[in-house]
Amino acid sequence: MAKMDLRRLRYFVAVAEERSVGRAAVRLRMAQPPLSVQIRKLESEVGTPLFRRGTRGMELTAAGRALLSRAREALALTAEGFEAARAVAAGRRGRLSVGYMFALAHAVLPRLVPELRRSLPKVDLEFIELSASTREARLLDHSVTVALCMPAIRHSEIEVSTIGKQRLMLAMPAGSQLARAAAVPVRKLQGRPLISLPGPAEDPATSVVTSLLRRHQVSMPVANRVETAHSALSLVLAGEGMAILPACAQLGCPTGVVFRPFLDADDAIDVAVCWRRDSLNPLVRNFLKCAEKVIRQA
Amino acid sequence: MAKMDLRRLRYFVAVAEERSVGRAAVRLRMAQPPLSVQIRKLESEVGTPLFRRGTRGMELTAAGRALLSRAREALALTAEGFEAARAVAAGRRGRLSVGYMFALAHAVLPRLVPELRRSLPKVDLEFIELSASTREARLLDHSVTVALCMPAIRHSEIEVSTIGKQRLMLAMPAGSQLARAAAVPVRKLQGRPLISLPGPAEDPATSVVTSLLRRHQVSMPVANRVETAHSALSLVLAGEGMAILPACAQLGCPTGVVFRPFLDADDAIDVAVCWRRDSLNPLVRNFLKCAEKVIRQA
DNA sequence: TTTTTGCCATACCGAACTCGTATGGGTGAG
DNA sequence: CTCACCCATACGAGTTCGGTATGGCAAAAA
Repeated sequence: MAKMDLRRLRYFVAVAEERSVGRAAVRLRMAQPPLSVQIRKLESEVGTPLFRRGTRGMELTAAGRALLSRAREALALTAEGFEAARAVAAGRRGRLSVGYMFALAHAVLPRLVPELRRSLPKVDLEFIELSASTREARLLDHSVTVALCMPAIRHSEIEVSTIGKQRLMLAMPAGSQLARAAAVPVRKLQGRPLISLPGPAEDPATSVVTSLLRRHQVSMPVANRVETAHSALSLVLAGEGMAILPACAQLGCPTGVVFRPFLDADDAIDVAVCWRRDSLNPLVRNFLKCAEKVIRQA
Repeated sequence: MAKMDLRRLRYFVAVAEERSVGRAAVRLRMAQPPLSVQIRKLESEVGTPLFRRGTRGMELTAAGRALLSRAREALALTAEGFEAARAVAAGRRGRLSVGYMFALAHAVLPRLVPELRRSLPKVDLEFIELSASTREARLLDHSVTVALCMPAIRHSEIEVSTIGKQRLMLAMPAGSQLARAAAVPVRKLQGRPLISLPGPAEDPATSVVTSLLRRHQVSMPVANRVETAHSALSLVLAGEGMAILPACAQLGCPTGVVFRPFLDADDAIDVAVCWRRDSLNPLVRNFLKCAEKVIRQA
């Protein structure tokens, strides 16, 4: 009574559709007698005939019809369940929270998002903007699964994959005297106020900038510390000083601010995908593939 | 791979809910090792781990969660399918088209319908009014499953169960002289025009009336032939004549028409449930029970 | 550290189930 | 009347399942 074997249901559906035990047996690649037996067992299990036997085959009874639709659904559901489990395990399905730094929003997301949707259509994507000072915490407390960072996070619990580089450029008001030339010598920055991103000296986000300045023996007083490249650009526009930012930041940059490369330096900052080392979410790997693909073709 | 045994799914759900093979085994009334084996078989069948094994029990993986909800649905669906098949076979579920003659509409339906809905809540009911001349055909061509008739249909393919009787009464205009008395002697009908229901002389619908008149040696000229008691009452109201109708017809009767019993006759007409003899719809039996119950308490 | 405890995994055996082959039986068609 | 068709039954072989006994591992207790 409490058998409810799916095999029986599959047999039942086949017989119902073929309206014949013999034909159903062919379809199921088995002999006719055992199929006949299984159908009768199912009927005794349910407690009522499911077919009317005629000389020309079998025909469903009303009770059989009532069972048929549900049997089909149950079969489809378990098949779907298996497939869903496989898809989740393979990272083709699930939920993925992507954190990103603002500076990358215009440079990467417009190409990355369509690519993700295309290659992982069943994945539920969520995008969260991260600030420089909270990105680690957001990864560690699981509020994002992966983070697009610039530069990479350094943390023992966090794994990093560098997917590209962005050259440092100088951002300044459009009217600035330095903006007249196509490229700026580093030494011309001497003494000018700097809008700086946060973090300790060890933080590579700023240390790339400081090492660039140190190498050219240039010092810039820190006029402001801000959280995001966006804020930095606002302050540049306000005339508070200049900022040294990755090239991609100019894509979201307000009019009135111009970017110039350095004449005598091509320092670059890493763009990286970061995720918890203990994350067993297979989506991370697939996300990485997409991100690399997008960066490569850029 | 193509096993998809429901037993495994049942085991899986139990383990997932108990978060422990041991406890699930207790719930399933089986030993722990075989359950452990079945879970591993399921995992190898799906192709991916469904649980994370800790020292404190088992915990679902994301893939396991994806499977769990569908497994539950599939189990519920097959159980429901079995139950539905049983319900259909027992006549507690399905579709039932009930035909009825107009004269019974007010007398029987208001009590029958609630009773049907109460005792057969999952049955899909449909009510169709039948006219005297088509009721047989509607039964035979399956457009109704059962018919509430008065009198019973006589046909070799149709089975009949008499559930009550209705006394014949005289319907006449309210101002009629015969209406002054509480009861009417049959002989007073002599020569008055009769509004007659259809059918050949053999038709019991009319033969009950003709036999009543013949017994009292009274003859009434047939003024009109109509299809339903409703039409007969309209013509009575219009002064076309009188009608001899079952008592229940007065419930739907327009003001201006009055019913009187006969002083010296208590002829009655059968109320019956009729259905195709070859109908294997078990709902018929349950319908009959309801109908008898309703009539009995009337 | 060592012991104990709790839980899952493996091994093996007896029982149940399923499937295939062979065969019977009932019903229309030729 | 025979043939053809289809479903039902019988029986033996192989597979699978469940129970018992036991191993192994890790966290909690001593």
